[in-house]
Amino acid sequence: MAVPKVGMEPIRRSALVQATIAEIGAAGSLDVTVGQIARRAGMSTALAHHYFGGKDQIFLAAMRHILTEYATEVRAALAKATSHADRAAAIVRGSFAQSCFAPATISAWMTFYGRAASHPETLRLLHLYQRRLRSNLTHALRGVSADPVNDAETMAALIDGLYLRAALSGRDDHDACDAALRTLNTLIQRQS
Amino acid sequence: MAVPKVGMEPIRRSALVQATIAEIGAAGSLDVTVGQIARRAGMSTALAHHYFGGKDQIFLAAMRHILTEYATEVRAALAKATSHADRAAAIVRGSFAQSCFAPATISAWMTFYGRAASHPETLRLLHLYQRRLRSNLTHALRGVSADPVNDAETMAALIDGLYLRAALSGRDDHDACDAALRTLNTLIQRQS
DNA sequence: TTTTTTATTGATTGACTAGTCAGTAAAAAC
DNA sequence: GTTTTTACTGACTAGTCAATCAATAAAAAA
Repeated sequence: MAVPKVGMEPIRRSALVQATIAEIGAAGSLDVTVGQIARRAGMSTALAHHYFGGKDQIFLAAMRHILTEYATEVRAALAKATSHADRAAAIVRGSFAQSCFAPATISAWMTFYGRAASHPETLRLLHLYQRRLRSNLTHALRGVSADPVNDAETMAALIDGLYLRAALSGRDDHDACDAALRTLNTLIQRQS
Repeated sequence: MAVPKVGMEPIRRSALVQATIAEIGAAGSLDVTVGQIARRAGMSTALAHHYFGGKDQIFLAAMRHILTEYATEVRAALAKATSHADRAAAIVRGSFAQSCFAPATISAWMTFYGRAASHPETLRLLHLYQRRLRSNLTHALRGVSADPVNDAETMAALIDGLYLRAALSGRDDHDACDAALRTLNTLIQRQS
């Protein structure tokens, strides 16, 4: 009955990651059992444990996937930026891309924050994201802003804050992006 | 053995709320049992259920308590504000008050965000906080900012974002407050 | 004084869940 | 052609936890 095929590992792992995000989206929280994830991915709980070792590592893999997806979005936006001054705006636009507002992705991000406070490995992953965002912004603002380091910090926090509000209030994603771009312009154009 | 005294309800409820926040702080997450909370509050699980009905309502009461505490902090800061222009700065300072950075409070806020995505009642409470913050800021900025509504939105998001980053990275609370005040000045002083 | 209300708990239940294990079977290595 | 590796699962274990209940007792109301 069981028909094993070789080379299933990457397929199974990917299916589990996708299923995890989907389940988190459906439940709206981390209250998701390994059984639910495995069923959605079309396999037994035992197999899920076999490939990932435990629930924690399944969640961590799902979060890594979301961060990778986000990084891709930002890179795509950056590639389209022509002027040096346009790079900061591109990062903002990438951060508010459609894919970031998929219901399952929003749920995942919220649980991400909730989990980071207690789970060191999750916190490390979140710090990685925060550092990358700040570094990208600092680099983009060098030359166009009077204070690249501080302005990058401000923009990074503003992006997180606006995302949080937009994601949680079901408001228009576009408003949030516009608000961020507006502030970016204000920071750049100020006389100091 | 059991020595019941009248008028215990408010005392018990308050003790349970305090214990809930303490336990969330100790665990760093919502993975806290009613048993742990009840034990810390010095009573049986049955009594906790008796007064609150269920776990959900215990958590909700704890979150309401934290919001009340925060509102008090902001009101205290506002009372000290002299000029009209100083009111916005007061709100910022209140939002980064020492009490907001108590470990248990940080954990509670993080779980608050994580929970809001799945629990409608929790989301409503979070929206209440967001609306109040925005309204306070809009009011404070009227007359001093060229665009009070949009600037209030920006400042509200910035406060949330900076808090998130400060709380999660164990960085100096003061830096975050300074960054927010700096941006507030930039927004006010700009020529448009 | 009897009844009702309020306060309280130990013990229990019923449901759920992460992780394990023994076993089946195909493919690959030797 | 035997052995080892990889793929896979049903059934089970051991533990947890929210919520309930039956019972005790003081205080308040009747």
